[in-house]
Amino acid sequence: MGIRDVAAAAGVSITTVSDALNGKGRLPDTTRVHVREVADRLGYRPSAAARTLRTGRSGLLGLTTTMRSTEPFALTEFAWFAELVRSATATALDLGYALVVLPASSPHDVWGNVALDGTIVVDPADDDPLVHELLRRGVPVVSGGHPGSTPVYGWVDNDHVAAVRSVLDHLADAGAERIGLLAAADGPGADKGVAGYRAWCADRGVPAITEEYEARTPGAGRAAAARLLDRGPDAVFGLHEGCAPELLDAARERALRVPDDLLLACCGEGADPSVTSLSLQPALAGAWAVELLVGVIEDAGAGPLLPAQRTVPTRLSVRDSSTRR
Amino acid sequence: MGIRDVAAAAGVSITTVSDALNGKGRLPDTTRVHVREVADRLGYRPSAAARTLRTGRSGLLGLTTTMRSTEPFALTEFAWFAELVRSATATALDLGYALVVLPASSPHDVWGNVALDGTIVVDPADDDPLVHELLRRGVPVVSGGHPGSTPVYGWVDNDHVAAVRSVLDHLADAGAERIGLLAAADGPGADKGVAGYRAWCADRGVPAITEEYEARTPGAGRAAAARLLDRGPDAVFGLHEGCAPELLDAARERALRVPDDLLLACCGEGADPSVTSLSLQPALAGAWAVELLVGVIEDAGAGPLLPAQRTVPTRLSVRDSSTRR
DNA sequence: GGTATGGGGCGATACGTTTCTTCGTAAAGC
DNA sequence: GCTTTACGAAGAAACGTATCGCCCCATACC
Repeated sequence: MGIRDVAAAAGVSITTVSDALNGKGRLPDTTRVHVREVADRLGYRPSAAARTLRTGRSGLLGLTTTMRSTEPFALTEFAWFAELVRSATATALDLGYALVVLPASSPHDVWGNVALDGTIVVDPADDDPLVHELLRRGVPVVSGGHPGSTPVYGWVDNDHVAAVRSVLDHLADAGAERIGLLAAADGPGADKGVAGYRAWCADRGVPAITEEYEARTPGAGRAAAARLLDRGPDAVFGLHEGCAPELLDAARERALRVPDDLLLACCGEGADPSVTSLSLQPALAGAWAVELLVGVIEDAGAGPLLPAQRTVPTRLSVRDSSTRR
Repeated sequence: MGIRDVAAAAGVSITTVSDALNGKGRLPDTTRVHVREVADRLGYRPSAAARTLRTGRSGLLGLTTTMRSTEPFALTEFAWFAELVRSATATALDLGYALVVLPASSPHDVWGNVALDGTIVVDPADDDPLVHELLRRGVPVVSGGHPGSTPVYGWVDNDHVAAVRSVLDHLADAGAERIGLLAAADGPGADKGVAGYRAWCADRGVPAITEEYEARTPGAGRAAAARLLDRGPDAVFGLHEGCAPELLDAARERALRVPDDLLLACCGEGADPSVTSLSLQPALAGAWAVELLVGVIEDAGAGPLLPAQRTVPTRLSVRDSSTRR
């Protein structure tokens, strides 16, 4: 039951059916109504594939994360990414698009089998080959996280340096004098965060106490947390999402009371309601990335081609773990 | 740069290019290699839209949840659903499909704009209109949760009754004699859970102590938890995901110590590591639903048309909250 | 009466594949 | 020498839609 059948049943031409259903052309309302009624009666639904082929628009957005690690969907485990995806999906639907989550690489050629109107690449590598391939195919790309030297149509990102400073300022205000930093070397925004920390320490003239680890290595976080606490800080900031348990455990093993002996702050959505946490607000990032992307798609050719950028604010939730009694 | 250009550049026909790239037809390897090389050099990528139009297969699976509540994506807030989606996405990709999450209804006609090879409907209503519409269009449907009288190709579901019994048995073993049940009236599987609870109580000859509430109403959970504890149970089981905080708060307000005065068990993934929790294993449900659906799609016409069913096991993690010291 | 004008509608083409059928040729069988 | 078989490749017809341009017929206008 294609458009042809509707045309036949309504006694008009294919053109007229198409125009009537899409609100185009010059047709009297009587014809429009008639055609719509016949189409409804037959239960006609236009073929998405044919429409996509003809118009070049699929109504689909891709969302991917290029893994620095080899294993696919490494980021999926993070609440940060999950929340970003959730928000991006909802926003895309609001704007009339559907969103499909794809791996940067796959044994099956999924990218080749899906027609995408645009793609969001989260945390792209520098000069990301996937991004280049997409741009070559004419697919607009917006990145989540600063794209480095990769040329994209726009991006959203946190101001990682300012975010780190806000946490450090808070800890200092609470009385901390030796603030340690626990960072995952390969986490998104880690380098910026560490740089911000060092700069802050330099500004204040205090020593930088950092321990880094490979987030992918099981147990590395625990070990690094232990090393960090052994260096005798009176406050610690965990830059990697969900590292609060590691730090709390390490503190407990050393009989350090939180917050009495050790102030604690951590990145993430604050799974533990007693730990001061810095949210990167992934929901905002996801929504804004979609908005940017859809803007690019629908302005195609018209708008300015300067990459649009939006800075996602962070939110510091102060809890018991960093509040001196 | 369509297939035509490749054919011209390689000095062969369109048919030959198609056959060479898709591994079909009878061609000598020399030709195959040559064509592939030329295609690579030109950076040719077949149009997904055209392929979909021609073959009728898009490589896309839909995933939706029909909301009993009016607001879209109500379930999205649940970790259960989020985990199911995550797992379904990964499994789909493993099998060469991409997955797109759609709302049951939307101001934009998203369903009409996406060509789906099949759809997973989570927690469908009885005689779900969306399911009927999909089946009418010839789109295979697999449901998450028992489909009731809706005719689908298959479904996955927990054995809610057995799951509830396992929790109740555990609480009874731990010494509980008056076990209360807190249930959200509109939660997935709630009716089955409550029925299982009543049956178990009847079997044992103990009174049923239940409180139900509307999960959508803010504060209703707190109130119901309070009512339940006021009825003096020595153990409670929260059927709704994430209701542990409500129960714990209510216990604290009444100076009931957990587990000394009150044993506590809850559904969910065990966000609180001290609370005994019953996981419905959404990751398994998502993966299996996709496997079932892909099986139906790829066996189209060949296999038996009896709906395939798989029961997802539950997992009870016993923690401090239900362990008598 | 001839010609602008404009509303109403249709024919035909293009989008880029996949695939069914056909065709020629060369080797093999009798 | 004539028919069968197999191989290598190509022609052309779909798939179902959107849309450009054209045609026809009234009515109105000079």
